[in-house]
Amino acid sequence: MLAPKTMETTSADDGAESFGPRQTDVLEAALALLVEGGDKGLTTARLARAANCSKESLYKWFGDRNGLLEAMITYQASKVRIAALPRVKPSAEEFRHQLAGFASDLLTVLSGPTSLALNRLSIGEAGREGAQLGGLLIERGRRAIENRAMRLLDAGRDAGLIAFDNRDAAFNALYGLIVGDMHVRMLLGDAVPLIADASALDIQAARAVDQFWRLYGVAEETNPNTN
Amino acid sequence: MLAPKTMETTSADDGAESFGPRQTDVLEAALALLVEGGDKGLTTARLARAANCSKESLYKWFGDRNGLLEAMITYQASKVRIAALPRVKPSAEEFRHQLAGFASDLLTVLSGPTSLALNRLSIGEAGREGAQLGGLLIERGRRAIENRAMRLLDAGRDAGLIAFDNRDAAFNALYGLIVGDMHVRMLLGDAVPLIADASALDIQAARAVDQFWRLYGVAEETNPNTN
DNA sequence: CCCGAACCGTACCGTACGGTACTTGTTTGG
DNA sequence: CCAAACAAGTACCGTACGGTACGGTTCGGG
Repeated sequence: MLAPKTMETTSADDGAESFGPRQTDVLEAALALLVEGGDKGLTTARLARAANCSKESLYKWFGDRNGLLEAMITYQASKVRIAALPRVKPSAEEFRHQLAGFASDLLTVLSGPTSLALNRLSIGEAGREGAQLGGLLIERGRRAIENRAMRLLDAGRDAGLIAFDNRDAAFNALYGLIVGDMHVRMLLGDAVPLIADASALDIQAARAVDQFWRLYGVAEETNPNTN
Repeated sequence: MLAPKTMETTSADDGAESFGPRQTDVLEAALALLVEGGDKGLTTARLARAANCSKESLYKWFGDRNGLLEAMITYQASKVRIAALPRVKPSAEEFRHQLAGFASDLLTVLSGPTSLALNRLSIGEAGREGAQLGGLLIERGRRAIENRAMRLLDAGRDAGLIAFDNRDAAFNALYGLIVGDMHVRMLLGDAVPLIADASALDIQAARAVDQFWRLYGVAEETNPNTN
């Protein structure tokens, strides 16, 4: 997900927040620690030891622990980019393929261990006063997904392939059909079988796209065949 | 419906693990602390002070902190019951109404502050070794929702109103259409507008049911009365 | 050759938490 | 009426964490 540099969204520092190679290594180590041990597994002392740096350097580079966590989110977001899709009007086949690609990518990203770890971290910190990690994750993660989906929906409508009068509702349906409750289940630590192997994942993606198509496609199929 | 409670600490059904009135008060205070301050807001000392009990009693009653958290989940789950729906074959109107009730209840439950706090807690603890809170929450929370939805789907199929050959897929579609990504967004601390007022919530529920009906309904829905 | 900046490693500090022990009421049942 | 159980309140302990300070080392430039 995510394209940090090209976001125009207000508020605060970000700007050109790129990290040097040393910081990059540290952030990689921090993400590894977070994936392995969760929130409590990522302590400054452990990170310093794992990354072969000093705690003092950590505080010099990232300010405090929260700054480190924010940097981890930003860094991880910068690693997962979105391929901009061409602006030409797609055919029905191409569009369905683009939808399937979106669905597959979405499931793959959401089920990634790093994504899960960062989401767990942000969710665990939510509900307190500090709690800007959740907003940051939404800004850098979900926003990009939503943008890609919205562009996809617009492209489909411009090409006369789908129709909707409430774009948010259409996005909600697309997202919900693809993900269902698997994301929360994975966040809770449940071993979701659909994510285990790539084939089941693609099957799920294909079914979601098919269902979405039947809801929003303008094709001639007025025949509600059962699923 | 996922009926709210009539608490009173009755030693009703939930196997063997019912709590006395004193423990109930403590668990209520613990939930309040958790809702207010998140994971770090719930400390044994604070809970003892808030509930006017001693820390020693806490450890006597619940073993350790993890036992307390498990008890909180069990207790909260016991407060949110599911009303068994009648086993008679519903009409199309009745069935749609039942679906809408399920959707509305689901959104209401998921957006409740206590539910969000417990989910945040369990998710934050997931990904470590201990990590049985997530499984417990799935067992006590999601299971009930899934059961109700499955009974609903079976009833609709038995009545010839909907058709499916993959019940899990149908459930996933129903759940996804209702919830979308709102749950995760709320867990991350985002203020989801659809949840703010009940009318928008009902609109969302109605749209989800309508979409589900178009995916899985077998009746020619342009016909008012088909008997 | 020296200087300063960056940085590693480690020791250190204050704090806050989970969990335990003890003391002082308070209930309860025989 | 008394003793045994129970529980509130508090003090206490060990630990682990975030954050800081300091000495030693490397490295590039004058």
